[in-house]
Formats: sequence, structure tokens, C-alpha cells
Amino acid sequence: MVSKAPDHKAFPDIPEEISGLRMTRQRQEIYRLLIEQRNHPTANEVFMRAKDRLPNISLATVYNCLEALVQHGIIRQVNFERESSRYCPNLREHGHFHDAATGVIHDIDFKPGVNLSDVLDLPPGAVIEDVEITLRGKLITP
Amino acid sequence: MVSKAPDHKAFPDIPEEISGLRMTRQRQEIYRLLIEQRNHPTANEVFMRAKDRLPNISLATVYNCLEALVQHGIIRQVNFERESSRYCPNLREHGHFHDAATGVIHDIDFKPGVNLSDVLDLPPGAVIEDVEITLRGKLITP
DNA sequence: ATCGATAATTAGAATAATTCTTGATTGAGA
DNA sequence: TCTCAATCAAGAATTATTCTAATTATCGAT
Repeated sequence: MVSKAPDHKAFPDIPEEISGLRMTRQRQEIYRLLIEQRNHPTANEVFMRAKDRLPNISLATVYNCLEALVQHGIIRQVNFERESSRYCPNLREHGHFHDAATGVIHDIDFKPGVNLSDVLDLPPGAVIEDVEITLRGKLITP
Repeated sequence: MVSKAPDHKAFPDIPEEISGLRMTRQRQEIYRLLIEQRNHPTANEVFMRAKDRLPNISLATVYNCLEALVQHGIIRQVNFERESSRYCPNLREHGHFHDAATGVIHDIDFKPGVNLSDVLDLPPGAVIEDVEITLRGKLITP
């Protein structure tokens, strides 16, 4: 046999290995679940959802998997104030808007062509490695 | 007596009462200490500094005071990832740059005339009540 | 396929920041 | 001065997260 590609895969859209991370069953499920329902769940919410398909998964594993996915740049960790961390598979550079009335979190894109240094008075020599923009407010429906 | 102003005050720059908050000895000290040394201390760091002048102060009181000051808009609470909250008496709208190499936190002002909605693709009807911008990176000295 | 090494998972204990509880103290106004 | 509500202090409780140790799964080489 020359080809090593499997005939079928449990999750065709998720590569076996992403960015050097071994995609175990647990990591796959967690990643898939984040992709399918993009509502920025906490680790505990991920844990509860994951149990549908992996009844024996532990919360520690959920934390481990989420951390591994974050470390490898596959998902992002999002923090609001001191609340539990939330997780987000959207890798575009974006911010978050937290609707205080509903609790819903919206991804906020940057307008095209915007450069941080046009907007912020950065100290000379600053090399930005990570940007976090979070807004809190409400959505008025007219 | 017509005037109720005292002859002298322990801390002339700090009013007896700010924004409806009674400025007790503990709150005064904590506020003063934040003003004097603007390096974004954690509650515990505030606690340790506060003990110089108030040897009997408790950590719970530090948390209470910080919360009271935050609630009344006298200081701001700043969060980096999941680290301990830090506190900042700078009330200008500003962001923070966290120098990963030194741990130092710099206040970052917005360039004049910048409007959030020029930069971010906000959902229609969004009313922003609070903005948090935190950058992580390093400062290159040429 | 099997073996051995390595990495991942699990369950539960441990940690750390923060909040809560309770009782004592203080201070402003009557 | 007296009263009442606000504040403070000490320690217990809570909660999200991390750590530990033992078990299990996976990969590459035989």
C-alpha cells in the first residue's frame, strides 16, 4: 500500500493533526463542538456538552484540551472581567461585544485597513503580540 | 457657624466624599496610595502597601475599599488574562500595554479624534458602556 | 500485529483569588 | 449624647483552575 490516507474519517473537516497537535478523540469533539455552536462557552459548558458524545470525559481533560488547542493557535481564550474564561474558534483578529442584557457575546471585526497604531498612542518600540478588545453594553432594537 | 469646612485636612487633595462615597480613612489611604504609585498593583500589593500606614487593615477591607472606589467610578479595575485584578486611578479612557519581558503595565491613550465605530464593525444599535483594550508585547530599545 | 516509550486522560486533591459571614467599631445626624 | 446604618476585621467559604498520580491510549519501530 502506498497511500496512508484512511478511507473515511470521523470528522472530515478536522485534520488528524493541526499545527503539530495530535488530534485525539477528546480534542476533536471539543473542537467540533466549539465550531458547531459558536456561543463562546465556558470550560464547564464545554464539559457538559462534550458528555453527550464522550460520557467518560473529565473536566480536567476539557481544561487540558482547551489549553492545548489554545496553545496551538487553533482556538482562542476570551476573558470578560473576572468571569470564567470562554472559548472561541474564530481565528480572525476580532474583538468581543458583551450584551449585558442578554449575556450574548458577539464577535466584532475590525473595519478593513485599520491599524492599531493609527488609533492608539503606542510607546515607541512597542511590538504588539496580542490584542484584546472587549466591549460591554446593550443592543437597542429600534 | 455658617461654614462647615474644616480648618485643615489630613489629605487636602482628597475630598471627604467623592461621588457620594464616604471617604473613610481606609479608602483615603488606598486611593492615595494608588495615586502616588501608579503601577497598577493587585489587591494584595495594595494590602501590603496599605499596612505601612494602617497596620490593622485587613485584606477583606482592601477588597471592599477597592470595590467601593470602582463602583463609584473613582478608580478602574484592570484585568489581564486570568491574573489577579489590578487597580488604576487613571480615569481617562485608555487601554493598557503589558510588557511581557518586564511585567510593567503602561497606560495607552487613544489618538485624539478617534472614534470606536470608525475602527470596529459594531452591530447596529450597539450602545457601548465600557471598553477594555489590552495589548501584550514587548518594548524594543534600539 | 506486538512492544516499549511517550503522551493523553481521568479522578480527585490542591491552590489562589475573591467573596461571604458574623460580630465589633465607627461616625453622622437627631 | 444616643441611635442607626455603614464600615471594618477575621476567618470561613466559594469557585475557577491547576496539579498529582495512576491508568490508558497512541505512535513508531521491530
